Amino acid sequence: MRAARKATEPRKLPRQQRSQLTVDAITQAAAYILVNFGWERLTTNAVAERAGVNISSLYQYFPNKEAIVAELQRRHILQTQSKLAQALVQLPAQRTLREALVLLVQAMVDEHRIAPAVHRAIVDELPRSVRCEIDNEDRVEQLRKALEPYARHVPDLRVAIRIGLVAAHAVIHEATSHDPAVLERPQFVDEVVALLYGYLRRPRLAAP
Amino acid sequence: MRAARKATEPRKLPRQQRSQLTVDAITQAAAYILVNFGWERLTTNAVAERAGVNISSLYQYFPNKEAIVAELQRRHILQTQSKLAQALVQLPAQRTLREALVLLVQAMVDEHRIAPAVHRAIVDELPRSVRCEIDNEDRVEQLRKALEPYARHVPDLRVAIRIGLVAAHAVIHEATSHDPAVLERPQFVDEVVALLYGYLRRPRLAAP
Amino acid sequence: MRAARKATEPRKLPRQQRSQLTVDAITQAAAYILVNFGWERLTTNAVAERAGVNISSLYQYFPNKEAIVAELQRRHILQTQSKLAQALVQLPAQRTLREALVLLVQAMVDEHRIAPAVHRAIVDELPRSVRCEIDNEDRVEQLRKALEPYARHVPDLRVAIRIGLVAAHAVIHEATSHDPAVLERPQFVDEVVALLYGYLRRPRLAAP
Amino acid sequence: MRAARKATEPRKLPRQQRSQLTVDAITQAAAYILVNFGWERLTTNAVAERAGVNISSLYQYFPNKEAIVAELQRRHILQTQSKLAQALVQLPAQRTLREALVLLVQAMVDEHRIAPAVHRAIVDELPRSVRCEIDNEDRVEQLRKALEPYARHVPDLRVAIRIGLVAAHAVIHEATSHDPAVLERPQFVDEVVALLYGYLRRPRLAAP
DNA sequence: TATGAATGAGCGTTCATTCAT
DNA sequence: CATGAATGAACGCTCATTCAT
Repeated sequence: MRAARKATEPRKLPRQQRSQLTVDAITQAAAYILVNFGWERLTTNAVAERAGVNISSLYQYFPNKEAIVAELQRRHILQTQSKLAQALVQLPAQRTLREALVLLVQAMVDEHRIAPAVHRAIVDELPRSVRCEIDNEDRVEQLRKALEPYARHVPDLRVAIRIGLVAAHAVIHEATSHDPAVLERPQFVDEVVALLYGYLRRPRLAAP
Repeated sequence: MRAARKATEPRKLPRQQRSQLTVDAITQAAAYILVNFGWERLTTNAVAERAGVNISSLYQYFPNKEAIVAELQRRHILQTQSKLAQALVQLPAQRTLREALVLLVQAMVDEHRIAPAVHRAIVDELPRSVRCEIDNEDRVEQLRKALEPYARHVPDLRVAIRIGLVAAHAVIHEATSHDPAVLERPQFVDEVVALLYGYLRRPRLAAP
Repeated sequence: MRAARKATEPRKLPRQQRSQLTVDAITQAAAYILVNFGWERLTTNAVAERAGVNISSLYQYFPNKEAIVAELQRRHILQTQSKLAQALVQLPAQRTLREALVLLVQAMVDEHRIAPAVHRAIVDELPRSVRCEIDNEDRVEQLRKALEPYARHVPDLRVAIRIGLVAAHAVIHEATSHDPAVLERPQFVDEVVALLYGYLRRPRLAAP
Repeated sequence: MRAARKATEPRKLPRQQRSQLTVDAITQAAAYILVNFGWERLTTNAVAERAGVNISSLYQYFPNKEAIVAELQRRHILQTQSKLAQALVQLPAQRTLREALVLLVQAMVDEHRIAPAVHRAIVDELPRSVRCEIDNEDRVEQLRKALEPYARHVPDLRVAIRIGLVAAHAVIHEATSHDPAVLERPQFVDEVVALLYGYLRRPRLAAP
């Protein structure tokens, strides 16, 4: 029933350097407008104008409006993903659950410090139909393996990890949106860690 | 820099039963379109057509498009709020933290079972500029008072409650969006309770 | 090619006193809106609202929007006409051309002092298609008779009177629009009289 | 209290010949509709349709409806102004007041012969809020200097010139509207000259 | 390849007027 | 009669996208 998602493959890859600049200008212009004026005012004409390129040039590199924000999201993800991936690699080397969680949470927070405004705009402004959801299952599996030794009394760890990720992300994202300065404070990381720590190393349920 | 929020006061109240039906038809049509096609395709013409009323009738009761979804949200909140309010009243009577949390989480889950699709649409589809954010501070304060006795080693309980609410809501909302059936399973409530329980009754931080 | 002028006969005569009040309220509301917001914003709904009557009541007394302003103009003309008519009666009694002209011009000026804003609105705001043009020919004939003795070297007095009326009216109207206070100054009347006096009692054209 | 005047700057200038044609077609279509159907029926859709261009093309060059008639007036004034300017230059060379006035009045009449229908439409149909008023003060000053030698018994020449201009314009305009053929007759110019001549070279006021 | 010009489809909104109670 | 409710027809304007140099 929902409108079919549009094809968002870039129309052609920019080969020459000049073209690369054009594409950059377009995505940056789109980011600017999205952040400052929202999705509703992100029109292709406005993007082209702000980017200083002709509207027809824009359509030479992007088949439609959605493709522009798809590219924007792709770039944003590329920029941010690495933090968490790096942390995942270092994870097995940690000695305690708490250390592991600190590493993870810090990575997630760092992610959000890169371009908080763009991040917020992507999450809050884009309608679902154009938002790229990241497939998390690989990560979930990696985390499950790494955290298994520490998890106690957790009936289904995979589920718990998904829940933990959602919760942690929501808290960090909320902070980013409302008061990005909070991300800099170490207590903030501590709180998120506390949330996850208690959840994974949970006490045995008292018998009824 | 963002566009100013539009006035969303209803233009005039329906007095006769006939017009009450009209207004109902409009909000329901809006809900239907929002749920099934998203904000982008929620046009006043489409709403009027689906509601089976003339576009001008729509504008007799709503000054603009935003006002329609404002009303929709108002009605949804009205339907929804009571669950949690009720739970808050019963809260002090609970004997243990776990009991208290079960009560709370169950209420939040129940909230989401009322009209999960509408709820999802409101949260996920509406651009921030038209979304009614609920002021939570009263609730936060109530919760703080009720949960104070149980909270251990929590440096700032008010902050912790805000974080807990965000986390719980995100988890429940995510479940609602992706698989509403999950809300029916008691294990789901248990998991969310576990998340909050461990967070509030957290172990003392080990000395470094 | 122009749109046919609409019928503007009042739909039914208000018999009862209450109805008379309704009609008054409507014309006054129309005048208010016309003066303060212009013809473009003179909508029947706005008139009804300002008049405090139901839109359907309005349509019981007026067949359409044009009829309202027609009535407004009729009333305005009724109020103002008398001044000039009175002057025309007194005209033959004047001894000199100048005295006659002073009488006339003063009457025209007085006309404009009655409701200058309404007058301006009627003349400046109403599109030609709804403006009631007054038929002047009777007046022209009366004036011709009265002024004949004084007119010298005027090839066609009837034409001259028409021209004089147009000129005098334009000057007075311009003053009314831009600076109504000017109407109060006796020098203003003198100037208009001078304009007409020189025109009617013109010197013989020098032979070529 | 009145609605603010809208911005009427053209949105972008046509660079290629093709678009120059488009803009011309638009203004001409607007003139046609204004002349034949009036301001009320001058809708942007109608203009675009008559011009044979897409409504969006219209909006590429004009930000709104008002801007179209602003351009129309600008063009009309450009076409028209020169006549009087030319006359003003030749004015000091005239030997007599009558010669000077003939020159002036003839120029004003010529002005009205250029596009009498458009002229009438602009003056009579446009609501005040979209009409470009020409600033006359420069002209008034020029005329004052040129006519000073001839003016007798005129208490305030500047005022007299303003009054004379208003009167002459009204008479010529009235003729243009009701019977443009009149403009061709030399007697018409003579009459208007007579009006002004007697006013400026007025006899001394008889002592009372 | 890049640019200026063009456009179909549609959106939010208003208004004069009529219907039904 | 008076009122609340309803409505068809349009209007001003925008936007994603394509055409033509």
